[in-house]
Amino acid sequence: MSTSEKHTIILDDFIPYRLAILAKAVGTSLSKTYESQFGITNQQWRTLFSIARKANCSASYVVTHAALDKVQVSRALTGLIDIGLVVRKYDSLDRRNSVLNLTVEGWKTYREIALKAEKFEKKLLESLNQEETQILNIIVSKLMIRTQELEILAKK
Amino acid sequence: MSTSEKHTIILDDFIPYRLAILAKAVGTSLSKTYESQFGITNQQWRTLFSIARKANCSASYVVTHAALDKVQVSRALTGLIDIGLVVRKYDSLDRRNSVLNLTVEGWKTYREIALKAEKFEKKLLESLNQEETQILNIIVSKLMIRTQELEILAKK
DNA sequence: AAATAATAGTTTCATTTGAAACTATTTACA
DNA sequence: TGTAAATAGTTTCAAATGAAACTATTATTT
Repeated sequence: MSTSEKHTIILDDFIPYRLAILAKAVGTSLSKTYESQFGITNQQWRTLFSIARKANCSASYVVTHAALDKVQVSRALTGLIDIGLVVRKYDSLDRRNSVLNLTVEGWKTYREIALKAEKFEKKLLESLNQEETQILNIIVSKLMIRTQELEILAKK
Repeated sequence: MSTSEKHTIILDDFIPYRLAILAKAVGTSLSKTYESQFGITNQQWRTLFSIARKANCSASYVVTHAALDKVQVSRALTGLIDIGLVVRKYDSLDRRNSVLNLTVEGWKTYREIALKAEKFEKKLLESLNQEETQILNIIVSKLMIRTQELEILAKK
């Protein structure tokens, strides 16, 4: 057995690697459709979409809904408020909780980005047939759950 | 139509977002199986696997094969050479090209990590049936190609 | 042969990131 | 009621990142 045959893993066939490469490529491609035009980062984009989904939400809601940590959300909000897309108030009953909403300009930007994002997703999925798209969603869900299970097992 | 119904995209259903979340979760989970034990980063891990795949390769080979940029590979190599897992020589015919190989210790570490990585992948894919695993690979390939196509289209 | 361009890889520097420490407020309980 | 613990969010600081500038070597052109 020669040295070059010792390997057991071929990177190109290794699912975690394939997923990382794909997600990065897709994400980079998508971000090009809004970053330059709107001057918005991926984190701001996710934050914007979370607030659009649930008016009067708090930063904590964004944290769980947009899969960002609280530092990322804090910074994303600072930026979005600076450029006038989001307004922040504070809950009068519990002043620790912020109350977030999109401004008129925020809704406008949101709709424009949402439109671009939808188009992008549509174009991306044109490469798959209906069955494949369906199975993709099932697989992603299953793998998400499985990853969480493995995390829990590893901790024990 | 109320304000909260204006959205067209639900983040949790948006494929690029789902892929990003999944890839990050899987990657984080996997990295826990080797980072602490071997003190190796994701980039070093990929570099190690690339060299294992092709003895006497150059840094450029690693760049294309491991989907890293040249700065990342340069730094990964510095680290791997420091801890004695890789040896670097230079091609006598073209002294710009490095000639990379794993040391005995490098092969040992590689095999240990490869074993863990394989086990991890196996456990992850236990959540899918054979058909789903097969389709997943097809889908990932198709989406990779499609993303590249969209990139090219966008540039025009 | 000298000048120019190209290639391989490294270093620098400014930005991004995230863990940990921090502030502010509210809740629990002694 | 006052003290400790918990929660929401921000700031700090050290490490990771990546674009651009750089070094070293080889190839190409004039």
